[in-house]
Amino acid sequence: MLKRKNRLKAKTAFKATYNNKNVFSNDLMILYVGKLKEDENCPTRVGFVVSKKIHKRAVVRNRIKRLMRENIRLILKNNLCNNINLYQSLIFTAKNEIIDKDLIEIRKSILILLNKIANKKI
RNA sequence: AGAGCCGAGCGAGUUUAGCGAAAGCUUAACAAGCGAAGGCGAGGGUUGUGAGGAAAGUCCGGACAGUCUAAAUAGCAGACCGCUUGGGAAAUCCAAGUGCCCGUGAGGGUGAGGAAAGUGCCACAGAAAAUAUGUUACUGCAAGUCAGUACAAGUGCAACGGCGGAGUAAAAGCCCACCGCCGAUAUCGUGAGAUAUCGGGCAAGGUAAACCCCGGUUGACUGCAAGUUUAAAUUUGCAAGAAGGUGCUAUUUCCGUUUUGUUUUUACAAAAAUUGCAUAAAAAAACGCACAAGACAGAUAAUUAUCUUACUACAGAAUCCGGCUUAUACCCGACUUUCUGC
RNA sequence: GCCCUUGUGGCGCAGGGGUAGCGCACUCCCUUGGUAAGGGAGAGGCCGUGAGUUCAAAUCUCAUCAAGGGCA
Repeated sequence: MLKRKNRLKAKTAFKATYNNKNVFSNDLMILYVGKLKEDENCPTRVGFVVSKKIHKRAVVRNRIKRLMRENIRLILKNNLCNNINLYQSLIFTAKNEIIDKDLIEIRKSILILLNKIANKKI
């Protein structure tokens, strides 16, 4: 689980991130990106969405969320990707294909998405 | 070898870095600042603790909260229930039994009051589908729109008992045995009922998960997104604006029937606090909410090696309890029964 | 979380115990120089699934699955 300060919680923050219209996707998930940070010390907030349409059972949805969170936690801790620190907020929305994927596959997918942000900026 | 039934379990501890909430400790952190407030700012250790048998479905019953401005008694209406006894706050609940159905059996299932209170329905087929009937028939002679009969055939889910005998012109519970049915009595049982004996001569088609009747229980509705408190804000329009008030009726109580002026009172005149509905905009926090889970983008997860049946099913608490139903892998422990072999 | 509604031909809907229907769409034929419109004929359904009541169930009862809606 992420630390409290890294969680995206407020409803308005979610709306703001969606309205920024900076969207990337691949096979497993969709990534919504918020605005650039003005202050470096401000923590990046990350939200996760797993719709009920993806799977009926709460157990499966919870597991997907937990795997995604664990990945982000490891990335933040080990500084695997610098892009993640540039933005105020990120939202990961799961797709159908993410069911039954393990930790490492999801990590790869997340890193690919984060690199896409970098490419676009240049 | 197969089957039935009952009960228990849903891993253990280890490495690394983590999460929720609680109580201590610590830190400049009870800071400045922001905010109506909660709080954000705002961290670091320690201690013990952190999903299920169904947490699910939301099918019942409660607790709790609000609305119907209160409450009791009787009746009506409505809703629910429907074999017996016991348990239980109650329940479409549980246990033990009775009858019926299924199974070789252990055992399982069961919405199981009333069809002689009334009404409705019973397609097609069939003569006839309900106060039974006479289509094809059978027998007799006086040969007829005659008399006797309802055995046999046929239709159908269902046709005023079944099967066998005796009997007759041909026949029929007309008579007889057995079975079924109905009634009475006796015995056993708290009871649902069971058994036996006697009698009747056979009446009473099915359907009440059709209306209904009978008996019993019961204020109704809405549901924690109920609701309470605090703070800020509060558009426009309509109606009511003072008399009645439980779903209805009756009776008894209870609550209420404003303020000001004139006035002994009655009465008259004036005022609008307030309430309801619709619409627009905006929605913050706490309580409800948890004495060993407990939030509000919502905690149980990842990883290393090992033991074990166990990296394997169904599956994730959201106000809380009692049940039911449905989904389920694997393992352990009882008991019972059937078949085969010795 | 709590409370509701609906499942019938490809699509939209009727039917509320007795042979499953309507409109549009589809196929074939007629009409036309050709197309549309029009006319005629036809195909397509175990009524979401599983039990029960009944002689008989799309219909009544129970369970279950799916889709949709509402509630501060």
